[in-house]
Amino acid sequence: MEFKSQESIAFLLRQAFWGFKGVMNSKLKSLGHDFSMEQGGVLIRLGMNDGLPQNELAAFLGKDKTTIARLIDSMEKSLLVIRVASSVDKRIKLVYRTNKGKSVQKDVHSCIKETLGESLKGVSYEDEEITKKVLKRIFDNLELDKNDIGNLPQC
Amino acid sequence: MEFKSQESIAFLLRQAFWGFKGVMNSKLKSLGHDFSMEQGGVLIRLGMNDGLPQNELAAFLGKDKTTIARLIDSMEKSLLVIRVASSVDKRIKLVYRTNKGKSVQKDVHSCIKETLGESLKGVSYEDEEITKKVLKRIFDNLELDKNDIGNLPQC
DNA sequence: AATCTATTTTTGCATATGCAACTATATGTT
DNA sequence: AACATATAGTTGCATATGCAAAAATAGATT
Repeated sequence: MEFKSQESIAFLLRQAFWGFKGVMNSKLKSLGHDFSMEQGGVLIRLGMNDGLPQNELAAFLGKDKTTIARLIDSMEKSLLVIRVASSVDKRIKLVYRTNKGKSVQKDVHSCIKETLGESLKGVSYEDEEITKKVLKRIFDNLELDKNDIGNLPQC
Repeated sequence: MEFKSQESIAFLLRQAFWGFKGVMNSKLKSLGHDFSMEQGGVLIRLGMNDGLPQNELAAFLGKDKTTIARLIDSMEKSLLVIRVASSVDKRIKLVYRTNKGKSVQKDVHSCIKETLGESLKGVSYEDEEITKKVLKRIFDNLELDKNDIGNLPQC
């Protein structure tokens, strides 16, 4: 087999992702925060649109609804967000940032920007754009795949 | 703030990574395997060099030694690998694939190849190479960062 | 030999993740 | 109105992850 997994996009993707997550979490910790990049992602999303149902948070962040439910659980405990049942549809819980949530969201934002800057040192604008395009494409291709999961060709 | 996190490499990286992992795990499951992509990564690495210390597995896979220890625990339980204490240095546990491990490793390999093929549909060779270069660079930049974690500029 | 230091792995604790099954509410059909 | 179906969220269970601290062994210095 001439194919080397450790040189594949899959492997590099994993390395880059975990590297980014690790550095982000260290930075947040060194700023005195006890929450992770993932909770930061929720705050960032709510910063664009406060009061979203868990549903939409899950879709946007590409996570399972279960994952979001538990993420919101811990964020509620640490007073970063609150859940409010929708008056229109009682099934829906709308998630809002607290004042504390709004304030730490700014830290998250700066940390992402800073980590991004460091991680892209020496990468040209063109190469960055191509990489973004390819990553988006990978995600889209795989999403299509998931819905097709019944009739997979044998692998 | 003009910067949009959801269009950043960080966000796309996470989406692409989790997408890949999800599809891989589905495929492995549909082939009747009850282990995940991560355990597959260990098998692939051992396929290149059987009998590695956990130490080196952790370094290669970019994971914490704790993570590897527990990954090997479960893989040993499902009889994919065995641990053998080194005769030279009793601290070291060398990890070997069992025959079962060798056999399922081939499935993992094919699944990676297949998922890669699907995920890169419509991506040119040049763009793929650039993306690989950038991902490698991101990882290297972040690794440097980690060792510097003491004297971080405030973020 | 004794002690200090370094290295490899394990244990305790915490978070994040997702599938399957469940509850509660809403909607649509008869 | 009653029943079937769909949707939003939660709970049970399993895996993966990493930091901090401990245990076990090796090597080095005195």
